[in-house]
Amino acid sequence: MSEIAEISRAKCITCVDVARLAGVTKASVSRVLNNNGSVSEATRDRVLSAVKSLNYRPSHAARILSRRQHETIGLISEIESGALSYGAMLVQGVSMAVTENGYRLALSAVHWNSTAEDIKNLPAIKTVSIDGVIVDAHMLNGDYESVMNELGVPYVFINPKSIKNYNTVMPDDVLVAKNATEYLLSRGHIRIGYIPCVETEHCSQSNRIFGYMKAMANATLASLPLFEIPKAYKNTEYAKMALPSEDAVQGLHEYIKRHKCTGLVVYGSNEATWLEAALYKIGVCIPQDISIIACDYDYVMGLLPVPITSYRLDRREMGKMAVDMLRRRINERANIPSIFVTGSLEDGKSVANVK
Amino acid sequence: MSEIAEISRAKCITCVDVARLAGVTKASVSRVLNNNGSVSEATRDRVLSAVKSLNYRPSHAARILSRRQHETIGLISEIESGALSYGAMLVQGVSMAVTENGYRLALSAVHWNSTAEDIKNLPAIKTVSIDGVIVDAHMLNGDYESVMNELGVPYVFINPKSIKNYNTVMPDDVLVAKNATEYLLSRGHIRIGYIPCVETEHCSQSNRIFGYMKAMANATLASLPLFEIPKAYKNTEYAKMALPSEDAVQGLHEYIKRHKCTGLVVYGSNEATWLEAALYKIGVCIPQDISIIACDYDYVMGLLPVPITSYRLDRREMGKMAVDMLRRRINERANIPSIFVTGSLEDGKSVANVK
DNA sequence: TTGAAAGCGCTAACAT
DNA sequence: ATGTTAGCGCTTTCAA
Repeated sequence: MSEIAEISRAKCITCVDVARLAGVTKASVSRVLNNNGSVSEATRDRVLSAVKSLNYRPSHAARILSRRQHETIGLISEIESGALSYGAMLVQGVSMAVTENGYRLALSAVHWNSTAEDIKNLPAIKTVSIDGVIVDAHMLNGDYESVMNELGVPYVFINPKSIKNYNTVMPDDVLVAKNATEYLLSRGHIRIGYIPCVETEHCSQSNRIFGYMKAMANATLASLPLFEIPKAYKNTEYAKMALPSEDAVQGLHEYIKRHKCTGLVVYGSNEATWLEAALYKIGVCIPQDISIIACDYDYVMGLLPVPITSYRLDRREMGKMAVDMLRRRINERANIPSIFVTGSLEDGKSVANVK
Repeated sequence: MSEIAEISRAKCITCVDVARLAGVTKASVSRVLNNNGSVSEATRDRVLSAVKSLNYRPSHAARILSRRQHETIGLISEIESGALSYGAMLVQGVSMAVTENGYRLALSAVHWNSTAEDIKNLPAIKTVSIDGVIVDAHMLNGDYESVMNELGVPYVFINPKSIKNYNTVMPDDVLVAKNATEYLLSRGHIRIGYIPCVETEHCSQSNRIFGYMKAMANATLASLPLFEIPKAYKNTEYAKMALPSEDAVQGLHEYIKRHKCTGLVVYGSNEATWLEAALYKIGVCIPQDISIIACDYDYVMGLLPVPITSYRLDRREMGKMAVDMLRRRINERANIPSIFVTGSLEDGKSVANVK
């Protein structure tokens, strides 16, 4: 266990060394360094210069033991999501917000198929070492919420599998899909189809479908049947989806012709990317022949030969919101009502007015 | 400062509680929990069941204070890189390796334009709180290496701006570019151009160019002049590059015609993506009219209408290597020779035999 | 095999 | 304004 070891052992400079050099006691050193209690200008200067000349860095361990708080926030995130842009941005948002606040971020990686038990065994959770934790888990199994309640660790969720009314930051998927659909409607489209996520049990799936149907119903139009992209990949291998098979492409072609689609609302960036490649294969041009809008943004969509228009959920911002929520939750020892984030339109070249 | 506070204050269960319940002293509890010293079966069982029934979790702070090691590794990574797939994968590799070893990962985010001084002020560095640090910084300014030497914090670099012979994990860019070029040569190409990174002072730039030239020279062929994609974006906004301007596209067209290129070696995924969009605009087909190979992999390239063939550097693996190297460095208190990582061919649909 | 006790480096209450 | 001192919860000698 103790393989990663103690390099700066022994020779460590402590507040006593600083105190001695400054001709004061360690209590004064502490007062100066933490700006609490009163100290004269003179001692403050002497302490500060002693700190500088000794190159003194306080021991975090001693400080948090004494203060009984860790100044550290945990982040549990899924490996598989982190490989995608949105997951990476979330980690960034959290890490930036935490760093700005002068806290530490303890990052723990889990897999999609992890359970509540696995969470319990994470180094950050197994011992008392964080003040609170943000759980960015979409697929995680089991009742990890009650695990954390049991342990008494304040938590906040980001975009969990099912909607929660408290302690959660999540996208307003219904609204986003509704807005996306209405954007196509506003450009004169009437025959609008929807392409769901290839494989997910996440509530975003049903909520976005619902948002699409709602917008269509509000416009007194019939929703079209969903077009489902055939499964051709395992969870971790998104890239596989990008190679549309002959069958799948033909299926898409028939769908478009049968329903006379002029527009498609798609779940997210993977589906949009698949779609662009598939349409390219069958010679259907975006946006001349058909318009596309996605309900989720990923920078990948801006890199395609025809950049895809989408609703953008600012994942970094969501990460920051989660940190703020967690801080409130820790301080107020209370449940915080969930935040539902709405997106903003990210312009691409994939939507045209209907002729 | 103490805004993130002490929720599980006071009521915290300590090893003394466990000891009392088990009818032993805290010393025995410690021995059981850390598997050191000898304890009888009987006490071990009593302690373990006391731990379970009290739901005891040891205090990390107290443990590390007493052990004088932190069981924590720091990772300093750049915000801007983390937004891209390769940066995110690196963080993942590190975080997985650390978690597997039972350690904690303290993640600190910095910006591309940060300086060595900024590093000093990171919470994880400012206090004594980590056993070592991995620096995944490509653009960071200033001599942060000597800063860390000064502080006595063991460090390992991942892919820094310039080649270092010690304590570094980095790609063998010369070899990768050479291999990529030779792959085109092996498919019968002779008129092969090279497209460098739009804007970087990183050594990968010159090394890859050198690798390309080396392969051409070995084949007794002349290198073509480089084709530089016009700058059209700021550092953080890669997406901007994906919209090839009229001028840039024409420039590319002329380059291809003038040099009768049948193949192009490109720096990385951003350039490759730009290229695919640009060629799409001028009606040049990949790979029928021209073959493309990139010197770096990103899952984005697999999502394009024509997936790009590339050399893949396994960033997760590199992250793991960095963790291993850091552990050795900490334990042996020594400099470790750098590791140069070679890539492997990632098949796409962007290379064809020359006619 | 176990217990007693001395720290680890800092904070914070209390005394001066 | 500053010093004194009692912890914080654990590990680790040293005795028994």
